[in-house]
Amino acid sequence: MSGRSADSITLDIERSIVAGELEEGRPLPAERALMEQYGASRTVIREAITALTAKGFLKSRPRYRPIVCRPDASSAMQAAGGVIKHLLDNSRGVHDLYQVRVLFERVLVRDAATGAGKDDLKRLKDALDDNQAAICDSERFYATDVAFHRVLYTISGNPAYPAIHAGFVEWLAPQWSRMPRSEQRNHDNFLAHQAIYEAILMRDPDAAERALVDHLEASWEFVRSTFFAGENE
Amino acid sequence: MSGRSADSITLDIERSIVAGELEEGRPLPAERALMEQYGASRTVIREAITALTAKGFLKSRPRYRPIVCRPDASSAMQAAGGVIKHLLDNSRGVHDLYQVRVLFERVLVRDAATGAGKDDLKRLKDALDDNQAAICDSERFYATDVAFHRVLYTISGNPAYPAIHAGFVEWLAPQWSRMPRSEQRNHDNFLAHQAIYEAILMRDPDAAERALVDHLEASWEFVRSTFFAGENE
DNA sequence: AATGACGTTTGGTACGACCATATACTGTTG
DNA sequence: CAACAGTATATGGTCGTACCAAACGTCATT
Repeated sequence: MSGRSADSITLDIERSIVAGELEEGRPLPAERALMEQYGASRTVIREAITALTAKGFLKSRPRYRPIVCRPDASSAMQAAGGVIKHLLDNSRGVHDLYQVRVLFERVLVRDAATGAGKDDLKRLKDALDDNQAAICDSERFYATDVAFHRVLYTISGNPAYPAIHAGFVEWLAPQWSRMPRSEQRNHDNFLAHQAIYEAILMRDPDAAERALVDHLEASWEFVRSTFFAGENE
Repeated sequence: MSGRSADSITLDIERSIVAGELEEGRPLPAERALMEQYGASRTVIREAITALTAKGFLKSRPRYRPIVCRPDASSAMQAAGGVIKHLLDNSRGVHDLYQVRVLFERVLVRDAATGAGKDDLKRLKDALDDNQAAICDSERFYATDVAFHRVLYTISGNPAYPAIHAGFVEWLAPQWSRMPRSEQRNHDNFLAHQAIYEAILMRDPDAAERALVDHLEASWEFVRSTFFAGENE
């Protein structure tokens, strides 16, 4: 009824991918094969492939066969990312997104404080130690900083959380990863991480949340004054 | 350099849309016009349009000109939704997503308890009253239920929050909106909402969070036993 | 067995054609 | 003059063919 046969093909290939008929990581059949399989012209097949690529069900390099991608939380974040990155061209958009991150981590540290297991605490401590060891190397410090926060996203075991973390990191990277760094600032950040860790260790969710919020708000203020100094808030 | 001229056209149109050169809500220029503008064949133009549609920058009904859509938090959620709905075919996926929602609302009620203004409280009270008034009408009750929770997402003023709420509602609807309802259950849910509201009114974040978690976990348990009774958790 | 030349497959692009429908235009009619 | 019906045109959807260049597979040579 609604005129686009490409849509139904898109849907069917999508279904095949989720159903596992098209194996993840394998290349899609050749366009000319698909056009025989679906009895459609190459135009339509290519249109379906384009749509699936944009939707994140295929990864296609220019001259190669598209690779089948099983959808997971990570690809969902990536699909959203195509739009989200356009919302981040001003401080307002960046701050809105950053607030979401802060919101998220506030619960994560609270839950860590109340429910983290011994192994979780150890992973957190390890990440903290790595962070401390990298204070004098700003590039490595950024990586260990991200890694420390990532541990918080892994404690619950919900596979969506690490994917969400990856999204935050990627989307906020234009500002955070390119921020001027100094050993002094690294050290301050390490102390903030330590305060969070210790509050978690003391099983004090309120203190942990407070330490986290202080840390993230200071970080935002630094980014704001660095990149968005002129904009009206 | 990498072989696809459709990609650069996609990017350029995307840029035109965010830059406002293509007005939101207006139809895209005709394909044959674009092919002259970009000096490309219709094949390429159509491929770009397909990609932009899948990315959420255009809304195209079958026989009409595509409508330009400025990206916002809502379209970002929608882009993610195309993938997310495939993750919700088992209780595991639904629960993972539901957990994210719970996480989100836990902070929202805490913040409401500590920082909600008089007008926020009034909107919350109005929603609660609507909810109570609809106890005997299960269909309306579901709507007022959703509306009550939505108020929580509007208090901070962050435009991303209502969009996220809309995403949760849409993605979880297959289970929640089709749950068997009764006046008894509606009443129980209303009492839960009332408890949340009162804790917020008393400026007690811990109580508000507890009331919310109790409410949402009971709701999940009911959904789980209704739709996923056989699955192993 | 490693290597390099060669033909084949395949994705990227273009052109032209046809259909069906939405839209704009036009002439008729009340 | 306005409402309407009929017609012409614009436009999206689909198809087929053709060509190019890069990737791939094959096979003979070393």
